[in-house]
Amino acid sequence: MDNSFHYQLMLVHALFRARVMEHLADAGLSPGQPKILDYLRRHDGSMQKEIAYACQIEPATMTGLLRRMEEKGLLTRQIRPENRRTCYISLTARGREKCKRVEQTFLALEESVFTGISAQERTQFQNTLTKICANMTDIRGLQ
Amino acid sequence: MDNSFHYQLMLVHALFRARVMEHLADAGLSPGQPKILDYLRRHDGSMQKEIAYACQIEPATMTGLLRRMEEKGLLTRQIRPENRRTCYISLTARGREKCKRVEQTFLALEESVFTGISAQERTQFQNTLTKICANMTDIRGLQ
DNA sequence: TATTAATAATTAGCATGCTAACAGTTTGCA
DNA sequence: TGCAAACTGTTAGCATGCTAATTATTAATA
Repeated sequence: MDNSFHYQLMLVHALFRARVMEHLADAGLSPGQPKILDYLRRHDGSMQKEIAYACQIEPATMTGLLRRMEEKGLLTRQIRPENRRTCYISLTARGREKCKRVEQTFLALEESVFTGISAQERTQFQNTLTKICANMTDIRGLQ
Repeated sequence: MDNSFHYQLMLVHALFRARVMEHLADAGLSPGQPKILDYLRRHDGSMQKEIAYACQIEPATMTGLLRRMEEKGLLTRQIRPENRRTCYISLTARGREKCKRVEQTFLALEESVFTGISAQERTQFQNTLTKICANMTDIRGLQ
């Protein structure tokens, strides 16, 4: 068993993603969609590039992702006359319904993930994770 | 800023992956290859399905990944007469060279990631992460 | 022994991720 | 004003991820 950070990060990410999709099996969502819905639940009406930055996904990847979600009736893409470059993304009623499912899924899985871990240990873990997030955003071409 | 586990997990994974590829920019490796090399460094001669399980990648995904790595001369895929279903994967000399680069990259990035985090806090973090890995492997279709 | 079941890898088809190159729009400045 | 630069999103082409179905081999069992 390898306890290195990079290996465990890869593992937890793959396992969590799989658990999310199991939990959402009957929701008719593909793997890239829950995170977008989760972001829009908190930031409805965002610009396309804001979602891309917040989720660390390339703008080119967002195009297809949002196109499929628009085709499914989960959201709308809107261009306003003030700035015809920018695309604003809003949830539809159907999209907001799916958001609830996604939120429940994330809440349920987060509880499962921390099973057998005390509140104090969990808080400490999440604090360190927040520091790591900040460190990762800073690192640029070390050495 | 969202401090939920699933959001930070997504973020750290995306950022770490990007940093790995920046660090390996001149190594001629594509994004899926470092983790395979890292596993083979520790488990040379594994069966194909062992790598898939250890890295939590579907066997069907491994096929193409290993084919491209074999074409690049990083490894060999060998079938033995004892069991003609099984495929054994071994690093070539060229593959072992790349492994060194990959190991250096992971070591350097892990240090950067824990910048400003004490040894005690880091140990605690990695212990909790190990517990989380175990929890995630256990969870199967909760609710 | 012959048939069935289980195992290991592959293929096909799709979604999602990337980079590089491009198009359209807006901004800034000569 | 007009041209260059910056900005936003898209397209094309590829790698990587999935599931479902298939092939080939081996094991199990009637």
